[in-house]
Amino acid sequence: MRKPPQQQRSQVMVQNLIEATARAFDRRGLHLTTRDVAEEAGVSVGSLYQYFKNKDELLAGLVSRMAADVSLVVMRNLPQRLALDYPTFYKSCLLEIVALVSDNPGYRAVARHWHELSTVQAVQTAEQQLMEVARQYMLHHHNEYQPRDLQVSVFVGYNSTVYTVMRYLSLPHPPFGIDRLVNELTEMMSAYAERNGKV
Amino acid sequence: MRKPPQQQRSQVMVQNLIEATARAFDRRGLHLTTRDVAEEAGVSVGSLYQYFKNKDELLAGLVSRMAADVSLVVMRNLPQRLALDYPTFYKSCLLEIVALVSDNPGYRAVARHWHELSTVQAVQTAEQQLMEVARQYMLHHHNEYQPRDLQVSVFVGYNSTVYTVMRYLSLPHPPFGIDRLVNELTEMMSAYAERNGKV
Amino acid sequence: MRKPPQQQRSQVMVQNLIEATARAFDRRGLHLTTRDVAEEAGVSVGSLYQYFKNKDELLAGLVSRMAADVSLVVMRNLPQRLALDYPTFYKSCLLEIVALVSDNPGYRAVARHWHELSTVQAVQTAEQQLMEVARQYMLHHHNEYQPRDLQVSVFVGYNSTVYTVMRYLSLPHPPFGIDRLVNELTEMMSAYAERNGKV
Amino acid sequence: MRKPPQQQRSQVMVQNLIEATARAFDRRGLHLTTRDVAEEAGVSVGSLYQYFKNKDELLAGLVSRMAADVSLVVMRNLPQRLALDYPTFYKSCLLEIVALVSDNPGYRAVARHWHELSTVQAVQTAEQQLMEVARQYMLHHHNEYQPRDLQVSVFVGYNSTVYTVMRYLSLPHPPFGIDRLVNELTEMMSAYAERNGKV
DNA sequence: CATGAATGAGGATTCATTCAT
DNA sequence: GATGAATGAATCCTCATTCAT
Repeated sequence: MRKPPQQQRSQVMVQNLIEATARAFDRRGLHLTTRDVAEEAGVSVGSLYQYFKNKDELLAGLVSRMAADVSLVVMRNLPQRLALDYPTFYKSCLLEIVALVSDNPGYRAVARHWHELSTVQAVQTAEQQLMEVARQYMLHHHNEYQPRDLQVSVFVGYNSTVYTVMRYLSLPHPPFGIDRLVNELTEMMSAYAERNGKV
Repeated sequence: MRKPPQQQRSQVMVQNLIEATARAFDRRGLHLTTRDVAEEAGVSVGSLYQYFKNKDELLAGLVSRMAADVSLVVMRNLPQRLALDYPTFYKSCLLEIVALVSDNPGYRAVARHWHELSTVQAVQTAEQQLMEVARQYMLHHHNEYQPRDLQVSVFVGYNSTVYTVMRYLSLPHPPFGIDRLVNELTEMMSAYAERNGKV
Repeated sequence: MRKPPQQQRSQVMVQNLIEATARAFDRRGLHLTTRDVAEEAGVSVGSLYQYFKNKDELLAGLVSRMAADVSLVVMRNLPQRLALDYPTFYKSCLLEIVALVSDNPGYRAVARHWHELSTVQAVQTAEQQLMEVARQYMLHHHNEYQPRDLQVSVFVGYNSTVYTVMRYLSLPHPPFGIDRLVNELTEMMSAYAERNGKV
Repeated sequence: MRKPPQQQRSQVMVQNLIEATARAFDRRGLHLTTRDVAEEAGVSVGSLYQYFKNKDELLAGLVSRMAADVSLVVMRNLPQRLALDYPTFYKSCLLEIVALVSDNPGYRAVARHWHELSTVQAVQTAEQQLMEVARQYMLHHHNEYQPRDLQVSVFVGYNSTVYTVMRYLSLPHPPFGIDRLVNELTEMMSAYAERNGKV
């Protein structure tokens, strides 16, 4: 067995490059250069192009991975979750996402630039999925909640949650803990849901 | 009075350049070049540097102007507004901001890139001001509303509102009208405010 | 009159850059770089792009100029020339072209690489023109010459002449003078023309 | 005899690589990369460097082979050929060369770039040989033909023939068949030879 | 010997900024 | 002050060549 297991080597390199992209993105923002990424990864620029067609693919790769992970934690045990009452449902989803993003420096960097990346396909796909989950919760609980304008209320709820969290994660020196943020968001969304409740 | 007062000439030029920046920003996004701006303004690149130290100052100028305008519409008649009930107060502020931004292509462009510009000082100042208004409303109505966590609820309310609107303005083909967005945001924020109401 | 006469300045620069391209082409062949050209011209790479859209345009510019000049000397006094007998006609055209190319180092460089440049539009246009002149001579003298296959004989005559001359000009150390080449080419073409003569 | 003789393996590999170079050259022109050649040959780039010092050697190898083949067909039965009358001699040589080149896509590609390759040693050697054959024909028939300027007339004849054919092979859409080209070239050269005939 | 991942020098092109006129 | 030509550092990407496995 002379050849190194090709698949595995590639995976390691791709992973390494995506993490390097995250770190470079964190440090330089959208001004990151291919050289930044290569140096951060400890490889040559040429190697970078062996695994990614161009610079944009690097960022897309990072974002895809994050979007996929976010979708994953929300989709996991979705049937059981849909049975929960709204505050518990919302807070549990939020906590999982927050934990996922907070733990990963690369993901934190992406969060800080979430708005700039909204054109990446993977982000849009993830958004569709998450909004779909919210819609399903509402439909599943149609006896309790009957939003006047489902489409728009899902849009409002999704964006309020995501961008508020992303903004918080962007703060260089957050003046309060993440717990308090999660609690208040849960309060707000619960109040919103209740207002949409049956008379 | 043969030659026009220096001050005024400058003002006109600065104004012209900022509006040109807005138009260029609208067309090219963050890829705008100094040449784009100069052409849009109908002046030479050299002149541009007579009034702005560098490219970033142009964007900062545009953003400052927008932030100032936003502050202005919210601050205007603030005493009277503070007397309104919450839904009316919130919705009137929101409508004014939305109208201001929607009417100006340059401001719309800035809105589309709001997150990327959050490091600009003027944006941070405007944010402080707007959050301060929200805080004042709550304090002024402390008999009706007593948020458990004023600081965080203001943060949540501010960011939910602003980024949801900005996100809407970023949509190339909004699937619903701005009215419905404003209504739902008002619903959400009113429900949130009420939950913080006295027992 | 503050502004320098723009048209004239441009012309000088364009001329300078084309000549620099010729020299660089002469030295580096098709491997010439934009840096080569810029250095040879004594300007920065940036300037180069102010006057030419890209590297190919530089070469195209040089070739166009040469092709235009070649056409010019052949077209000049064409009516009178068409009246000459074939050997005189052919030799006079050839001598003019040879003189034009020999005198100009840049044109000599292009000649050395003529075949590589046959895809440039200007070359094809010039070729069409020159072959058209040959065709016209034959038609004008249809009483004396009636080629069996006009189209092909023009192709053969044109290419034999041009590429033989170009090849001669490519020789680093020509083993004989240009006069002898011109004489032999004239001999060959005259013999060919005569064979196409009336019985 | 367990393992194949070294010599033969090499020969096969070298042959394979040269043919791959020909195919790649045909497809990519002068922009061919080592990767193109390796893929076309079905081997790794590394192997390629086992047999050729660098990329230029590959092209040189291809050109050498072609030059050798061209020499071969002309040299074959040279004594008999020298006895033929000039038109028959010339046309038979030409037809053999045309057939050889037309049948091989790689050779056609080389032909298309003949001028660019004229610095390759093998090309120069082949040219010397071919011109020597022409000279020998003239010397062998010194009773019939006495060129005023043997050296130059051989140069003119050789280059006229070769470059006209090469140029024809470069045409993306030849407006006439190769037969007509061969016929006209034969006409021209025969007329030229006759003019050099005894009085 | 074969492999092909890794290398990094090199090349085309852009664009913020300067400065002579 | 106004101009816009000139500058050249910076950037993305390619590809010949090497070398560890």
